[in-house]
Amino acid sequence: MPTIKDVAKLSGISRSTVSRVINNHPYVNEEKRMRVKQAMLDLGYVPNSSAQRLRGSKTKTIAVLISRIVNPFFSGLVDAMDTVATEAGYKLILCNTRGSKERELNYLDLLKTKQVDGVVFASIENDWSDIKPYLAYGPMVLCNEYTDQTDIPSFRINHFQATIEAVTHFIKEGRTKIAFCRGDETIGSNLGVDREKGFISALTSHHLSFNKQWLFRNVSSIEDGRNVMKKIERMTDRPDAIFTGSDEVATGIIAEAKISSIKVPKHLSVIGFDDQQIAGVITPGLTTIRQPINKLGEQTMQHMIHILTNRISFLGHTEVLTTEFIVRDT
Amino acid sequence: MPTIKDVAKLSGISRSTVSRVINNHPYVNEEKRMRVKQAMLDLGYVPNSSAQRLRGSKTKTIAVLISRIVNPFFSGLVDAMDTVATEAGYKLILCNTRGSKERELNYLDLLKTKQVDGVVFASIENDWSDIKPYLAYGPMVLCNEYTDQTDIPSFRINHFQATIEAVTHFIKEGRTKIAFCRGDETIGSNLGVDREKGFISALTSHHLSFNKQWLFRNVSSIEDGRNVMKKIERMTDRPDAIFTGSDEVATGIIAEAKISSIKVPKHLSVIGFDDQQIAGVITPGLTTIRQPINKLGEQTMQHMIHILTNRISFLGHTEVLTTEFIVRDT
DNA sequence: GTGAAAGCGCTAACAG
DNA sequence: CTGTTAGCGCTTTCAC
Repeated sequence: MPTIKDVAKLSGISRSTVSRVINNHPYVNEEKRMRVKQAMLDLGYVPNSSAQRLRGSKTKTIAVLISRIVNPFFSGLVDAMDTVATEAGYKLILCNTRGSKERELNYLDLLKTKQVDGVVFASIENDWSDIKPYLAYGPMVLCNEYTDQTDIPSFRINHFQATIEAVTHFIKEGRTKIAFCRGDETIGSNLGVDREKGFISALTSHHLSFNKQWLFRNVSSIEDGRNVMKKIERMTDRPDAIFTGSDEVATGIIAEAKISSIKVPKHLSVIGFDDQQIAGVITPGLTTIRQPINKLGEQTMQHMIHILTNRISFLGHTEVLTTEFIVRDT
Repeated sequence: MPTIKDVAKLSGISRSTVSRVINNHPYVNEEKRMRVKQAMLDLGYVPNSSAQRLRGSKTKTIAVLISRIVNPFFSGLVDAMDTVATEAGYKLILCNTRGSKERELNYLDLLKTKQVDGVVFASIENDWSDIKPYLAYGPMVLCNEYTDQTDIPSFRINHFQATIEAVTHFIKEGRTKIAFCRGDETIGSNLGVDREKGFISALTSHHLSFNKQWLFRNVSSIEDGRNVMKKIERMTDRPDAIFTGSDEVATGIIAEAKISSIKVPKHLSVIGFDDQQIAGVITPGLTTIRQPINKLGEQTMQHMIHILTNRISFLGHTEVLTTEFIVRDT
């Protein structure tokens, strides 16, 4: 591997000037610049990024924390982030925490050891007080998740409002026995809490009460949805509508309903969350809340890059994007 | 940020010994080891990875090239690879080439500039002759894709055989007018070529000929599938079966069929590829070829890590995993 | 404009 | 077992 020294030797020009050429420094004689470039080409020289990092301590790399990439919500988010990052010359390190606090902390060490310039949280596992100390090592931005324990930048939708809208839709359709699914309990985040608040709020304002039996915890996959449906089938007092919290869960419920006596939407009305591709292709078509996934990912990454480019130590910012209620058949 | 020097000073022990402690070197006095560890804790010391890289030149990072992470086939693959990589202490850089040769080459530069220890190709855009030179900078492994221009390690299924199986199934069901979809044309890969060969081979051995009108090129998304269906609807001589090459395309065809006069499977039989989750939840259930995505990803990454761990400069290996034909309703 | 020289933080001989 | 020392490849003052 040729080094800057070899280029200097071959071109007969000092290392410092070669370095200037590499970094597009303005004050370099045009003729020498050419000679250096030619030497680099002849040798197949590429600057060693570890050395550059050691000197300058910027990595042009960003860590993106998600719970799991197979979840289409996250892969959509990552895809959008990647587009913006690549455009700006940044690379992404994929951090699948898989719901583990420990793994999340390990990934945060990337910031500490200067392997990434910043961290984007699209999912969050630890309590904010455990994450906060890492802010000393570099910037962080929240996407989708949020917490009121800090004013760290965050890009998200209003989960409280979106849930009210969905539940109100059920009520307007004449449903009164409404079930509710929530995902994994996460300490550091308000997302689940807000949805639950919205749910209760919508019920209350229509003088409906909530049957605790119809609360399903820790459901997030298609398989989980199938299991929810099996449980409902066994109930004597069954709900007539269900807020699923994700299109995957809704899909599982609908798929299971096909081999069950409970029919969707006749006996059970279903609302998903996200408006994934699957919502539009299953039968019956899934009514759902569309999140602007692309915008969410893009704006988050733009903000992170803005912070990094301008070396801003802290820039609070909260962006609440709007959702769209998509009515289909369920 | 504290450095190794600070730790040495605080503990009153030399830098080399501190370094030995960091690297779990065997011959260090237990008492000193403790003193060093305490000092590291007190200072909140973490080794600067850029410096470590510059010295040792290993990054514990692997680049994974895919065309796009939103494609569930790729996110499944990446998920499996990530599990193995994390286990072995490696990180993954996500490289969405989005079908661009240029971007692929840019990602390969990560190997040249020593930002990654190796590269896994799960999709491939450039001709092998353009990729080959990069082998000088580090190991590469192929997953799913393959080429006969080299004996680089590759983990894949037999696309030729799988396609024959699918087409033979159609023929046994009495279908004779069989259409064929292929994805993006990629120069460096045999995958598409082998499927096409398998298709022709199956037809020929049953004395069927192939109508060129029923060949669809560059189809890979749900949307593409819908368009294929629209085209079929306009034909006067319509196929009665279609090999789609992906569950996404098949899903698009089935969704579009619901608002069309052509019914699946009555008028048109459909076979997907991969056996994604979606195949089991749409109606009618999609008949498809199951690829062992997890195994594919895991074995590929295991092999890469094996090469890296043992500093093997070259280790050819071809693993052909078996597929499973899943018969549902279409 | 350009070169010499001083490190960035770490590891790995090499003596002791 | 442990400390001294010499760089890894690059950038950046600071003189000229």
